[in-house]
Amino acid sequence: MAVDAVVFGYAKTEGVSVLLIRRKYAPFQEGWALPGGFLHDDESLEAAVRRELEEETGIRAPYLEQLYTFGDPGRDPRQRVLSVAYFALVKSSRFQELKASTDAADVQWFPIGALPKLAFDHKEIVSAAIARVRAKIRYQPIGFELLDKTFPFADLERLYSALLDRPIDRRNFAKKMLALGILDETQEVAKSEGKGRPSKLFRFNKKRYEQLQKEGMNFEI
Amino acid sequence: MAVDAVVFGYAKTEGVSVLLIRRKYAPFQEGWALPGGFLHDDESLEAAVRRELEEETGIRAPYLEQLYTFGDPGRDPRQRVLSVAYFALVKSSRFQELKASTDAADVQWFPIGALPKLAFDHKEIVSAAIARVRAKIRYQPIGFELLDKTFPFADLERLYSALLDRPIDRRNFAKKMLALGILDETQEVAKSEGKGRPSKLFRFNKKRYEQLQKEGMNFEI
DNA sequence: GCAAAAGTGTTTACGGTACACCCATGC
DNA sequence: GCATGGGTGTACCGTAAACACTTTTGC
Repeated sequence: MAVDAVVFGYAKTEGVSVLLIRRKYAPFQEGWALPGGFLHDDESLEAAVRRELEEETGIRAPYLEQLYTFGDPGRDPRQRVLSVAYFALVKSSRFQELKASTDAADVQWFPIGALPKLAFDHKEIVSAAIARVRAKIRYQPIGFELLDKTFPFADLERLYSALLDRPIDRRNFAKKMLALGILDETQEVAKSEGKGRPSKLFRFNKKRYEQLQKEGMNFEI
Repeated sequence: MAVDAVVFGYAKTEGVSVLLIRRKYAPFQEGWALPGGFLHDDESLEAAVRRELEEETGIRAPYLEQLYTFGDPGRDPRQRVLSVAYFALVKSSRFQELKASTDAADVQWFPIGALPKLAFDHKEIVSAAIARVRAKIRYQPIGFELLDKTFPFADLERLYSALLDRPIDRRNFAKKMLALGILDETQEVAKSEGKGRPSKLFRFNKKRYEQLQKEGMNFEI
């Protein structure tokens, strides 16, 4: 019984990326694969995912959600293995903190538009994860898990545009998002990185979201 | 490695019900539980669910969808068991075809508002399944899987009302549903069962739905 | 003819969408 | 002062929601 994780990260330049490891051992030695591994006794599924992620990639997964269980006979050439797949969302600020170890020879982010060939049925798992995140970001505020704690509004818009793979009207998007009342404007302003007007920084107010959620508000982009 | 199934059925009088078996053996002997059992070698997860369902309850599951995998250590008192839970939707006409066998001492439908105490963590599984179906019926035409092939419009409305647990405006519902263009009106008319005007019978046009789906229409109630 | 359930349109309000110009900064 | 990216408001249209009376049957 194994767990695998599709870890998503976001950076302004590269867009949405997935974390892959290069396998040290057979089968698929030297091939790219999802981080993951076998479940220990007396360990919950989620704990196993967090452990494997930290062991293989050095990443501490913040947001973690079960995706689907893949169990076709033959999906692992060695023996029958069920894999419970999870997806994780990592904040931009942690995007770079990677270190390969245990059964990973290398760790690397790959933009979702340029994935390499993957071991096992991991291509299918990644596709399912992308579909899930794409659908979910429209009715749950999970996008914030991919940004820093405070972020310029334009980053949020770029993230949605990248994930939904279509242009977004800046004014309508801001209107809608601000009307939800779950963004706090901070006093800070982004230090300008080159050209253009510096942007105000916002923060996602999770408490307020949960409060409004209870009152029947629904997030919908 | 086990599979469990939350089978939903619908009848005008009892509303939405779940199929439970009475366990023949320990643990939880004589307790009510979800139909399910251990995975055979070289059998897909879905095949295992269908096999167990037929063995224990005599029901051939038509619509089947993976729900969630439950794997907390301690959820089965005997040993560590992962359970991949599925939910199934059974047409009204098959509602009555039940026969207990193998490790089931009895099989019975229970309305979702009046469930007995359940073995293992099956209460949690049922809750997750109800939540999923409730959410899903609003944006996918899965309601038809719970009705007969042809059905009076009012039945569809009652089903939605029962699942969403709120009254539905008949005129708006009909307008919206018919506007989708996925219902065919048959020539038949329901034989009146007692009082009231007999109703026209409709049929869900799955082909047309898939066609429209491809063209970007979206089902939304 | 009356009780019970099916069938059917119109009006109003709100939210989605389209759309363009000004502002602050770096160079 | 110009290039670059950030920030902001209005008008229209379409769909969601509210709302009640007529029709067909059994008894």
